Amino acid sequence: MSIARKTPTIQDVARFARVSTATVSRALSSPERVSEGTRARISDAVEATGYTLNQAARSLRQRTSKTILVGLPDIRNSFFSTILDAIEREAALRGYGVLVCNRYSGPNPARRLGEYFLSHRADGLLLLDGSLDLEQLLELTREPSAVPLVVACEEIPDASFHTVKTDNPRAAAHATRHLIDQGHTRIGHITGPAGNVLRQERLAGFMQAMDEAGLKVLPDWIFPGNFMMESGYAAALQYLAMANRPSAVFAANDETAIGFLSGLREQGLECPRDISVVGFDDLAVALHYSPPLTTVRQPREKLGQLAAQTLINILEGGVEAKPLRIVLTSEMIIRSSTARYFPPPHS
Amino acid sequence: MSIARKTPTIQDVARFARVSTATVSRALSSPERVSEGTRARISDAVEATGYTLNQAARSLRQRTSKTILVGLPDIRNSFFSTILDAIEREAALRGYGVLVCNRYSGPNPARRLGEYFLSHRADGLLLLDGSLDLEQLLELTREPSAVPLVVACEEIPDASFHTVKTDNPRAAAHATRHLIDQGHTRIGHITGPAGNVLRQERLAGFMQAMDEAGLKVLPDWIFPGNFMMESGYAAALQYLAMANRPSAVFAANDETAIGFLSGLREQGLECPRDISVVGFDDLAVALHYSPPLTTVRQPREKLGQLAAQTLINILEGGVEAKPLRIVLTSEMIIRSSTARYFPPPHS
DNA sequence: TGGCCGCATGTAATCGATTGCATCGCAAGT
DNA sequence: ACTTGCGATGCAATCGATTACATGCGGCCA
Repeated sequence: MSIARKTPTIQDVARFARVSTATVSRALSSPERVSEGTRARISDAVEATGYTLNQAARSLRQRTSKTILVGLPDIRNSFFSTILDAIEREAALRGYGVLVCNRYSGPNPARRLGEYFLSHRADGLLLLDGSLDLEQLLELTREPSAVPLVVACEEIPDASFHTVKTDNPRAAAHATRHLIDQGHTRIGHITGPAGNVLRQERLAGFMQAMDEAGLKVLPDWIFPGNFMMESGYAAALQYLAMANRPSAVFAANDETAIGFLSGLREQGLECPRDISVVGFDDLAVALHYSPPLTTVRQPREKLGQLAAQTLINILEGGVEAKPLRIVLTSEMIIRSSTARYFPPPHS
Repeated sequence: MSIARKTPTIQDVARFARVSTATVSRALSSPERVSEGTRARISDAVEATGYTLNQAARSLRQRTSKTILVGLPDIRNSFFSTILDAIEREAALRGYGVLVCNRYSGPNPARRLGEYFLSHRADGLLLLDGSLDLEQLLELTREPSAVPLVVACEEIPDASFHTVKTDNPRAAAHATRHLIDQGHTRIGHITGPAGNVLRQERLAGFMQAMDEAGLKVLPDWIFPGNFMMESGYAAALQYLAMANRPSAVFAANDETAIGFLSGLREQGLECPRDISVVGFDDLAVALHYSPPLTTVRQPREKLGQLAAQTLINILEGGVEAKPLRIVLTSEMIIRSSTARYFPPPHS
């Protein structure tokens, strides 16, 4: 029955309020430029017609889409999705939409991201990891796309991007020292994926702490991982096959730690009786795992919120003179997956 | 140094190829309408100028944004984020962008979603849960927003929406029967959040299976949950305080199951020795939990992919005559959190 | 009284792509 | 040879909002 009306335009509002579209536009975007009387008439007209802005038209004219693009390596990982949650909330608050681009793979990932800007679909990019290489990132920020960019989670050394991150090397060192303090001397590490900045930072923190304590790290004790449970599980198999096993392992994130523990348990090893394990991230499941995981809590919500704020500030306030570097501090959460080391009775 | 060139427009391409913009537009969107020679010249010109379409301009003219909106209740939950992952992949393949709207709360959530359409930012809506009530949903599909809608995960009975979902009642009944088959007779259930369709369906399946087996369900044995770990943990406390405890529990999802098990373990109860637990979803962690969780695997990737395909087909092919109902079947995954029931030696 | 200023508002160009209609040229049909 | 038809292309309107510039009006000052 209902006639399929088109959505009302600014013309309809103007006609209803008996003013020009220019005045309507002004009344909506800078009310102080319009006299009180007309302002009221226009606001009535908006009400009456049920007007909403056509964002496409505005975008075309203003070259602004009120949308940010979030690039993530893997949205299924709850570490990232929690950050995305915070970003979305903050963006919505400031009137921005959030486009997601997950696992930008293919021949030229930066190109895929860049196209969002060339086609004017997004105003700025929030990148949640550094799996793009520096070259590609730089290309993004150059003409013609010239993407306003904030990199979260990771920092690219010497590069001129705004970054919001946590202090990974320090936190990794802290986690490692926690194991050392408990008497462990043979400590291994399951790394993040190759080519990832986080991998470097956490590994570096680990190595530094070991070094400072005067402890050796055998090459065997560095297990390759990729932040996913399966890789932790694979590390467990490797671990079990070793002759001279570490008595503790610092995993680059909670998921890896969980996979690792699960692999060990299958073969009858128990944590923390037989081995101590520290994770990283403090996912929700860390608290509820068996054993509850000792881990490093990253302020993920804060991180996402700050990253979004930073990006939107840049978009609205123009270009910052020099790249901002915001570093949040993580917090060590000690639970039951780590315990004091007691040397086995020697034969 | 570099001059801040504007991004090239279709005018630039036209000038370069010495044709009109109309021809360029046609060459790009329906090449067969343009002669081979000019087509080649234009494609060279595109190459040379580095042209990319201005999506805002196209949106304005065509009243189409090539963007879909995904509404989710909680993106942090890896159940949803996995589906979103699949959606995003499928959408990208078909040239669509994905806007996310997480936890649409506030006074009028449907309004917030609807505004994306009124402002022409999205062409269609993919709703990943049914926490909106029917009234609000109906309002969305009416003029003036008239949103093409596909509801995933949940089905609203008697309503005329396209839906893609899994067979929850059946899967829930299946999970329950698995416990019954193992000799359990006193079986409890931790529900989903109030007002959620999934809660109803899984509860219904559970009740039906119990009923068919001639088993009673005490009111105490239905624990209120909300799909989050904390609620499972809370259920554990409730469970522990009970006199006549069930010997098995079917949790409405894996997260709840995990929280529940973690609460029990704190008090020294062990699974599956003291209790059998079945989850739902088969999250990655289910396999790596201790004990590995018996659960119901929902084809999440498939679900996301189908939902996205369905929506995009509708967007591109016009309106379907009658609402599509796609029901995927889930699969029971039996691991170690369930075991044969042995009655305790009676005193 | 005349000139000037500034506020409120209108007029019309503009953003970039699409598309209905017009035009042109060439080939085929009678 | 003249018309008809069709394929290829151009012209110009259009989508809806913004905004530079123009206009008109009232008040203020000299």
